[in-house]
Amino acid sequence: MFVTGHTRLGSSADLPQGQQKAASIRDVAQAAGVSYQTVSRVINCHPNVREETRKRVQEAITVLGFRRNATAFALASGVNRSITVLTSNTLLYGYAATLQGLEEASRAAGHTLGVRVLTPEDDLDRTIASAADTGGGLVVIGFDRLGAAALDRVPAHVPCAAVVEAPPPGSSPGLPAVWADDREAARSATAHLLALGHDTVHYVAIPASTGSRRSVGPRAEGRRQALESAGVAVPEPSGKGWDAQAGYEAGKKLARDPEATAILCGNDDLALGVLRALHHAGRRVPEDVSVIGFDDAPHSAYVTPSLTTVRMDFQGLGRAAFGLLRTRLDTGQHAPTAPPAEPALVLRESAGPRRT
Amino acid sequence: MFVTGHTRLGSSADLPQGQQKAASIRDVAQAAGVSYQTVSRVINCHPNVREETRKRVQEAITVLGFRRNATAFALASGVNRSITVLTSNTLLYGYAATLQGLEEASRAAGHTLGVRVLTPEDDLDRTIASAADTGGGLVVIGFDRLGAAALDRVPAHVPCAAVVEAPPPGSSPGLPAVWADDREAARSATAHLLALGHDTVHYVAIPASTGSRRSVGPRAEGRRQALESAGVAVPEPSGKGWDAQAGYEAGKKLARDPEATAILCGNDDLALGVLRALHHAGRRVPEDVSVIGFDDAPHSAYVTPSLTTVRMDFQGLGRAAFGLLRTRLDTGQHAPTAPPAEPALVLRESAGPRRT
DNA sequence: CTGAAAGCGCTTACAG
DNA sequence: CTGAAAGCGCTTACAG
Repeated sequence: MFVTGHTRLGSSADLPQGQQKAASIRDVAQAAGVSYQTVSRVINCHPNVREETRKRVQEAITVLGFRRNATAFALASGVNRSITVLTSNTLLYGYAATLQGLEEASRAAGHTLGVRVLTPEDDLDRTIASAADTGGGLVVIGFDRLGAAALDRVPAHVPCAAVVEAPPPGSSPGLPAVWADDREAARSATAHLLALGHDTVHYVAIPASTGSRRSVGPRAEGRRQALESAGVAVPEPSGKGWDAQAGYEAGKKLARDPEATAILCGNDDLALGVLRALHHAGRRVPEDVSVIGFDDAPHSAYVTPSLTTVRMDFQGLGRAAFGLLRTRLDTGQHAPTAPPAEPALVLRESAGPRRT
Repeated sequence: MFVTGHTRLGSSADLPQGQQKAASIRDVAQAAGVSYQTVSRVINCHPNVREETRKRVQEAITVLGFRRNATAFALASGVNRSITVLTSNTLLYGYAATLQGLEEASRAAGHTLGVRVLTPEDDLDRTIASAADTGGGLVVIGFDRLGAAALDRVPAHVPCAAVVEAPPPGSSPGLPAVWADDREAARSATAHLLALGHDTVHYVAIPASTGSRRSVGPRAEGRRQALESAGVAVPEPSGKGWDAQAGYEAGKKLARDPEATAILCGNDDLALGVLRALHHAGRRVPEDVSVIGFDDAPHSAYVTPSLTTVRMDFQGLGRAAFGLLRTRLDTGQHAPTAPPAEPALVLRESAGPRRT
């Protein structure tokens, strides 16, 4: 029988449990025999403080275990170094890696990072407002419909940056945003498959991030363009989801089509599902069918056959988005954020020359 | 050529760019012709307000687009509904899923969730202090050495809950913590392999979370116990890392040992690496070697062979940890958190009867 | 039901 | 170099 437990861990620091109120700058001032303004000066490293009084105050601070109240500081100074990211997902590789880049960058800059997951049940305006109320600024991950919808509703006056799937249609000014060139990447992956001798390339799509129009997303678009400029047929995309299960469903159908010898997938999870469906159908990869994924998730190099895919620099995207938000927040200049790495096709085992 | 870009997205809300200060409670009061205390009453849904004045205030609020300043509220009321989680990782499945459970629970409870990644370079005391300064409370993920070390340094007076790999040695009171019974799960997985006819079970370990002592972690411990009570040999564990690469390295050595017909892995990523190494060595799974993973990451069901593994309820662990912190924060009672699901062996293709 | 006062813990000018 | 004042935007008693 399995057991799941919980208890209280032993704590090495057996401080007074007295729950006494934390020391304030007035307490420190009294202990040091100065005014509390002077205490404020030393904790803010103000230059005009006599060395001896500084020492005295410093000592009182350590004795009392004083810690400046962050909330009071924020209110009085107007400085709020906290940002919150709005995202519909935290587990899928692209999102998680972007989040990681965001966290890394904000930590390096001394900002605090909050995460708020968006759900279909959310009143987006309300959610955005309450996130904005928190202070510092927002960054929204607009990879999907929900994220993109949130993006559209961010009021112009709240500091916000976005990481999106594709550049906005017009060149309208507005929210600062970052993206990778998914379209070109898909074009390149498709061209690779074509060069391998395949008649055309099927596509198992990730859900579109834009509800409106015929827009199917840059990855689908890139494949289409590559096929069209090669003058070959453009099979209808399939796929209805983000995960391996969705890939499996799409793959089952594709596996029945003997003409389908090359399949590009909207992400690596889908590709895994496709691989699995192909396996179940008795079709070998890459001998019978070639498969290319997208994103280069950590495990993609270790599955068998290892997955040929497009490496995406999500972390870099996250870092860049933070950089954008940061310059929007304070007009001061910082070292410019390094640009994300460009998407790159990673050749592995799952794609090869057409043999049938 | 790939291009990565960034620009400003068009924003539907073309509000006045005037960057004018947000309306305060006094602005609202003036607009409504009441005192600001009254405004405070209506935004706090205080019952004693005449319906008509309430309406008047409400209208002024919407007209001015008033939003209560969260920082000021926190300072004045002493209420701080924000928690921050300390973790050394956000990308590995176990961590990411725990994080997800934490986010979900805190969102449901109306708390804000911050994430601070721990690095080896951190001055843990400093990091903890600054996280604690943020307000609400801490939850630390103690799956690894860094997290466990942080846990040890959390001062007794800061509200904190932990999710850990194993119950603390003594029954010392201290930090509230949650864990799953990894040891029993490993025992069960090992027994399964033994029942399949394997002479013994090798183990590719995840890094230990405790630096001290011979303690190798509950998963390693569970396997050892199962082997010992079966009276079979206990091969030395291998593995030096968390990812597929580490699994691959360990797997390469194990693949050379013809006696190694059953391998338990500390997590699914390691198992993937082992599978890959076995494949490269020409050893079939499960015909020649059986492999069992741990955690049941999302893709484990879709690789080939699909991975027999132990499903862990990390999300439930995260939710439970939040519940613990919450009751520590306010003594008030809430609906008790549902206990996490118990670890469960998931039978798939990678483990089978010994055949050689 | 509503207003005037005091205070949350700090910072920012302003005086000495 | 250091202290007294005013204020950040709100809430919590206290009066009416």
